[in-house]
Order: sequence, then structure tokens, then C-alpha cells
Amino acid sequence: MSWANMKLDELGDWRRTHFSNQITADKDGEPTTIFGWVDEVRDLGGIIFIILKDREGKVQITINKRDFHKDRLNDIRKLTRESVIGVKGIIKRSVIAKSGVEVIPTDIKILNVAKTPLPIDTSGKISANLEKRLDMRVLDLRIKERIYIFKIKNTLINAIREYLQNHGFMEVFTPKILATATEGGAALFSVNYFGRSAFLAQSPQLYKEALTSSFEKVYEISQFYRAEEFDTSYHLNEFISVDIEMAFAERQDVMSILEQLIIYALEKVTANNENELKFLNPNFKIPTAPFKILTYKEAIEILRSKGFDISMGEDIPVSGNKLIGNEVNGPYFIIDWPLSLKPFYIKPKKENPELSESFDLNWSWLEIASGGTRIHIKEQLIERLNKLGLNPEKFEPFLTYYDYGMPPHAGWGMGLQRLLMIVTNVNDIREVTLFPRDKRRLIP
RNA sequence: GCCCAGGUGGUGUAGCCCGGUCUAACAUCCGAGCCUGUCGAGCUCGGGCCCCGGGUUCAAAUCCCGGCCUGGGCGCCA
Repeated sequence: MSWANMKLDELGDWRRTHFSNQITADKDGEPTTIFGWVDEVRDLGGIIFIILKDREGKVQITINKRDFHKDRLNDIRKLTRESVIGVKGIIKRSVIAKSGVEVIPTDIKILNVAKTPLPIDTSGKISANLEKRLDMRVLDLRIKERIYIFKIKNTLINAIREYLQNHGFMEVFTPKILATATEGGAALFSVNYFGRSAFLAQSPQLYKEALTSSFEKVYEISQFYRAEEFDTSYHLNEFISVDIEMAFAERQDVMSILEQLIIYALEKVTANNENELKFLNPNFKIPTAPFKILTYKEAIEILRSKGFDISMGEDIPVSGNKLIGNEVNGPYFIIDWPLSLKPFYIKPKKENPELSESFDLNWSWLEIASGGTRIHIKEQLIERLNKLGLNPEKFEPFLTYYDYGMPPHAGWGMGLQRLLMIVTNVNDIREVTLFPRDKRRLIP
């Protein structure tokens, strides 16, 4: 309406001096410049309260009618939710304001005006369903709880990098556009690569293994792609994987790194995101080492003893993981999986080649990570490929490397979002993904 | 891909079984107004909805069929 003709203010030389959480009563009398989005305008006639929010929280702006020109006052009164404003003013301790502090403005800039009505409620009173929220994701991300999730995610990623760097791992970036599958198993998205057929990487597997023969200890944090038509709350077609691979190591070495890494990262989260965690998952406890270790055989026995219909050699479905997850508090490893359930590059167990030098890390009902000792002898790899009906010729570019000094190595891959789901206590992986890609969603 | 549940204002729900009293209700929201201490502000007035197509019937938000979309479970997979 009148907003269409309204002249917006320029940012000019205004720059932020405080985030909302830095407006504290002990700064009584200090000048401040703050920016943010209008959460609410409470117009009581002679006095107007604007609740301004930024990524760190909310602060109350208290406007006395006498302090502003009538025209300006009218503009302010009509500010819509989620409009963008800047406020210059004085921080004032207040016994009346609930937070104990408010800002008395000397000047206000209206930088942008949001249309009404909003497509989703951003006040937190009535939560739209996930589908609608994802359609309007950027608006959705102005809701406190959402920001909390991604602040924790940020801490997690940072801490993971820090831990791996401190332990001698080099960060690598492997190609996401490939000529052929790197694992077999999951379906791949095809890409037209200048007329040639190519695929989106499902994992960095073969690359990270190859890189152990020069960098020895490598890691990658990146998005990968699976073309499976998943329809679950814990799968995405584009997901973030944390991968490590390490030369001169076996399963137990990388299991221990995984365990220590998770504890380290979660300690960082509890230290840096105390408020966020308290809000999202008040009962969260950092697990303690060592994590429980079950063999696959033991896991199956537990399930069978509970009347769960499963036989040796079968993969454990989510419903089975739920049962075991209820038994075990916190994360737990399942090791020694049947070789038939694992990909070709996993090393068979010496004592029993029906089993593998593998492990999964589960937490509650979710599979968080999986890994193991890899085969580093070319002939054994080819033998495994053949057994699984995969054509070794397709893997030739990689197999060649095994001719020239591939060290024994081990590693794992972890689903970052799955770990985040557990930490933030959400039940849909899309909640912890900024712009999720699933079977249906390609936008935004 | 299979099974089950559902689609009602911008958002979230009620109504549907047992068709008419639905001119569709409630909250939030949006708009106009009152109020100098609100903080889930309050008050007055106003606004806005039955997924699409077909059928049954005197009559369909309500029953039936098809489609599309969504949620849950399973499968495939990490």
C-alpha cells in the first residue's frame, strides 16, 4: 500500500556497534548502533515498543512519542514484521523492561519493508509444517530455534577440523564429478560432461584411499550424492560426509580417532553453545570413552533374544537399531560385519574371511558412521570386485595406483547431519540442512 | 516401489463417521481505530478458507471414483 511509495533510508555511514545480546544493563548510558529485523511493534499510543531481532537475539527499542516527528512516527508505527531497520540510540538500564535493558533511539533508519502477510509465522507462536517452512527457508531461518541448530552445526564442523588438523590430517578436496562409480551399491546421478557420461560422487572413497599413499593422513568434509529414492527422515540425496583415511593403521586406530573426535567436538559444542543446547536438547550428555563395542553376532543375538525376527548374515534394519539403541546409552560400535554386507574395499578378517574388519557407529537408532580396515593389495581387491560382480576394468584408473606402493590403511565416513540430529534432538534430517535435497525437493 | 493416514483463511487446527441447521468455527495473522510501560500486551470494528476433476443426491467441506500433493511406516541405501 503506502509502502510502495515509501522512501527507504540508505545505510550510509551507519555501522553496527552491538549485537542484541551485547546490549546489557552495565552499558547504561553508552551510545549504540544496532541493526536487525522487526519482530514486533507494540504501539501503545504515546509510547511505542519495537522488538528488534538479529542473529544473536532480541532487544527492545522504546520510543517516546515526543522524541520523533509525527511523520516519522507514523512510518515507525506501520513497520511490518521482518522489516529491516537500523537504530542509533542510547543503552538504558530499566527496571520496567523485562530484560532489564532497552535502547532509547535518537534516530531510526528503515532499510527495507517486508510484505504482509508473511508466508509463515516467524514469531514462534504457530509453527508451520516442515514443507512450508522449507519453501520459505530463509524466513524460517530467522526463527531462534533454527539459528540455534546451525550455530551448533558451525561449532561441530569447526571442532572436527580442529581435531583432525591437530592430529596430523591434511584436508583434501576430491572431485565430485566422476567418470565411474567409486563404491558400487548406491545409484548415482548422471551428469552430461561435455557430451560424455559422468556421475556425481557418492563418496570420496577411492580418492581418499589413494591419497594415503602420499599424504598418509587425509580428511574431507564435503557434500556427496546418492540417486536412491529414499523416503525417510534420515536420508538425503545430497548429504554432508566427514571422511578420514589413514595410512599404516587398522580398524581399531580409526575407531579410536572417531571416538575421540566425537567427544572433542561435543565438548566444544557444550562449551560454545550452552544456551542453544539447553534449549534444543536439555538432557544431552557428552558420551564417555570407551564407546560400547558389540560384534555383529552379539547384536543379532540381542535382537533375537528380544524376539526380533532376524537371522545371521542379514543387515540390521532401523527397527533393529532402535531396539539396540534403547539398550545402550549413547553411541556404540558394531564390528565384524559379514563381508557380504560390506563394500568391496573392506578387508576380510584373517581368522574368518566370512567376516570383515569393519565397524559401524550407531547412536540411538541412527547409523552415524561406518568404516574399517581396507584392502591394500591389488589382487585381493580384484578378487573382491569379481566376487561382487563388479567389473575391475571400470576401476582400472584406481587399481593402477595399487601397483606402486599402496600402504595398509583404514578409515571411515561419518554423516555430519546424522550426528547433528542426535545432538540437537530433531527427528528429520532436513531440519539440520539449510537447503535439503530429497526425492521431491530441488528448490530452494 | 509397497502399506497406512491426511489435504479446510497467509499460518496452525475444529467440523467430515451420522449429507441440510456451514451464510464453515477457533487461535494466530492482516487492515482501521483507542491507549505513555508493553513484554504471548489489552480493547473495539473489519478481512480472509473447504486441493483438482468426475460421480451419487432434491441437497456435498461431509459419501464414492480418479488425479495431484503431504505426513507416517517399510523397502532400497549411508
